[in-house]
Amino acid sequence: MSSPKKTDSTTEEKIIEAARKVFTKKGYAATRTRDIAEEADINLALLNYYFRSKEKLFEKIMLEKVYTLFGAILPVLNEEDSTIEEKIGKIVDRYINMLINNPDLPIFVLSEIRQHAERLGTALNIRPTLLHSAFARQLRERKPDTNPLHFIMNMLGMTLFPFIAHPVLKAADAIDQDTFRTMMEERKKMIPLWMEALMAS
Amino acid sequence: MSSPKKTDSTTEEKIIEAARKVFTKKGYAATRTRDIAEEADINLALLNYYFRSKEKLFEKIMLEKVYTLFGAILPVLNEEDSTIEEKIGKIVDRYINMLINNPDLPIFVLSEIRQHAERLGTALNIRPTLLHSAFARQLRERKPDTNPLHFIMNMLGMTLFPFIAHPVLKAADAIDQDTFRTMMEERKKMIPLWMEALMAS
DNA sequence: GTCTATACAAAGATAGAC
DNA sequence: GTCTATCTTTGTATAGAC
Repeated sequence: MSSPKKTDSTTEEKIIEAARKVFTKKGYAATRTRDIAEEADINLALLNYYFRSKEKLFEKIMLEKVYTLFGAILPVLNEEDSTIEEKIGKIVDRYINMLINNPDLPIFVLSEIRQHAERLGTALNIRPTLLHSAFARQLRERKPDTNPLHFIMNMLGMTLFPFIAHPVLKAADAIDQDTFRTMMEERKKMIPLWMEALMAS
Repeated sequence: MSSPKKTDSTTEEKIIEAARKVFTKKGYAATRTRDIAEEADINLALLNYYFRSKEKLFEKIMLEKVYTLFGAILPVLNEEDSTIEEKIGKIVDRYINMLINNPDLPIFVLSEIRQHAERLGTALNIRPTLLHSAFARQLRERKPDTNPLHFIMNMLGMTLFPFIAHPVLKAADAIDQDTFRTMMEERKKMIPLWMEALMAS
């Protein structure tokens, strides 16, 4: 903002970008700060100059990723002026688009959060949204005898699980990149229809 | 079999049992051999005496876990003499029962398999089963225009995803143990019904 | 088979020059 | 801000006594 010296990719940003890549791919424990330094093409000492420690750098990335993962759904669940169908469409579409570009995200967040649960703590308070969101209310109005959490689990399971299972399928040579991509494009259209079938049942 | 010296929990078995626990909880990279030795209540040197290295021990556990995870589904998919509905019922029931006792299993296998894909390689050949199993054939007969893989993803997503998401919900204090357990018991009954709704749609 | 002591390597972090 | 060199800790693995 003030100094003309700042360019698009400052050293700090280069490190963060490298950390994003390495941490999400290998996880916290398997990542060496030397990996990050090499990926960022900077000296290892600089990493500790800008961020105090591996831990601090990780927290920055992790928080960002958690917000990315939940940011795709929480605001939509709270929308007051859209229908159930519109919310489902938005969530599925956003998630699949985002995950095609960040396929490691769910498995990274969901597996790292166990180990570092304390540090993130109540950074995100999900509970009120899950049970008292506009989406939950609308579902209860439509089907009073149904638990909204089941419905949300079904929607997220159908949407996220393929990305979580993908590495296994790939390792077993059971699916190639193009087929997977095509399949996820199909699911963008199908999941909303399937969710309607579930609501109608 | 031969020697009366062998008891139920030999040193070797104590190490394996400890390794199961620590590896599945913390993952390969975050696990220290000292953790395992301590958990097994044995001397650290013994770990290297029985198994040559951390790596070798891990491979043993990992292979076992992979078989456990896939063993709950692959044989059922290949059954020739049961209906689609019976297969769904069996798979959902087996998985949920097993995962209530091994909640860390899916996230462990699915996240570790990326890092160690090569070593497992084609240990399991999933592809033929996914696409040419009795289950896939039956599905195609029932709904010729449907891709069986979508259907399987939906079933597994609904069944496994809650266990994968659980640590996050717990960390965010969004669900307690009893509620989760009750919810999964409900899903044992509901998922088969939901899958029928999807087939009918 | 089991232990103690220790070697050896890897990885995080810092000191100090420029 | 950036580098080289180095300290320190941690963690895997082994040697050798019992």
